[in-house]
Amino acid sequence: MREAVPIRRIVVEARELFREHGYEGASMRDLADRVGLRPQSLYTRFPSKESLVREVLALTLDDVLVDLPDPATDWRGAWQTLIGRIAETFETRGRCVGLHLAYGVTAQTPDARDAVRAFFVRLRDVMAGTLKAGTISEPASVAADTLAQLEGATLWITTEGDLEPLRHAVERALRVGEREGRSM
Amino acid sequence: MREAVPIRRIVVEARELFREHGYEGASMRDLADRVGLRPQSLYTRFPSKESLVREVLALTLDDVLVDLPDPATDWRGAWQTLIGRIAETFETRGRCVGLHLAYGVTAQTPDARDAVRAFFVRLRDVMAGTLKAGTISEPASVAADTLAQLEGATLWITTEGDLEPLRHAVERALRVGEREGRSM
DNA sequence: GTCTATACGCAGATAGAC
DNA sequence: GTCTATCTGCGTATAGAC
Repeated sequence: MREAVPIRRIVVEARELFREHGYEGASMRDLADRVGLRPQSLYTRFPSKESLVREVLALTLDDVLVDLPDPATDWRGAWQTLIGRIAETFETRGRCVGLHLAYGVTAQTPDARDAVRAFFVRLRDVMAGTLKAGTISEPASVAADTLAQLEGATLWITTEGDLEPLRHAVERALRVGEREGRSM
Repeated sequence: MREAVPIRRIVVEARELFREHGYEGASMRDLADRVGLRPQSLYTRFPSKESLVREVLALTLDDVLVDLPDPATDWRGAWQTLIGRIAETFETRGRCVGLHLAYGVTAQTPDARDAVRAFFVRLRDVMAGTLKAGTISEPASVAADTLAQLEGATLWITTEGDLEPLRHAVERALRVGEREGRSM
């Protein structure tokens, strides 16, 4: 009898594979190798490769939102934490799982597509709620723009290893509401 | 005897496949179907799937740079043309081939990876040269940031069909140098 | 929950006829 | 330049023993 592999471990490794290789490029064989199982054994835990997308994004959302300062009492602390966590992952991993999956899922994987959509909408909404608590104008729009700028900066990390655009995006994000009348 | 398929036609279709499905998700069979050939026939024109990446990006760079106004005499016209062409493609197609390929190529496809790197560096350098002609400060940095912001905005087109973040990115880009002391 | 065994199709790529 | 035929390996996924 082998030791059962923790389900979280599988999801974490799946995330690394999706981030690096995308939806199509990630294989159940590679995932099995990483966690020390046979490919077939993964199917007792997850009905399909597609179903892993939802799990991976749920875990990721959790990582970003856990123990967030309460925006109602400390909106700027919450905002800085959000931006900081997102940027830190991008710096460390060089890219964003969510973006790779967003580009990788198609009409052939509708469940995965829904999961990706829900992930980004949720993240944007949390960001927007935080800005709203800080009485920033057009919070939803600013949240979407901010996320887009952070994501876009990963282009330069991936291709050139250049972290500067990401740092600039973070600086702009943290200056939000500096003088209402837009600095972005 | 069949009519020979123009090579440009193949590259254009390959670009659509790479844009939509990424490097791994695009198959030579699908490409063959699109241009009305047997998969094997593609190999008389291109030595491998990987080699298509360079062709696709060369064509794309050409599309962006053809007949560009001379930055030396009309830097703002050149800048507006560059931003306009990039944004128009993103609006029409919903996403960027270059970004999908940037995320999709790995150490297993070194030639493709080099091609992607060269593509973005070249594009950034042309943008930077344009800004330099307009005596914008830190042209290379602003060019990289601008490209990142346009690319990042495709996240919302892909996931939600929302064009607003792209339009905001374009507005910011066109305001470059408005009052030197940074508006971005 | 993991394993062995296996199904079946699609992937990229090559050989050689026309 | 395109075709038919074919190779070989990997992809997701299932059946059933332990």
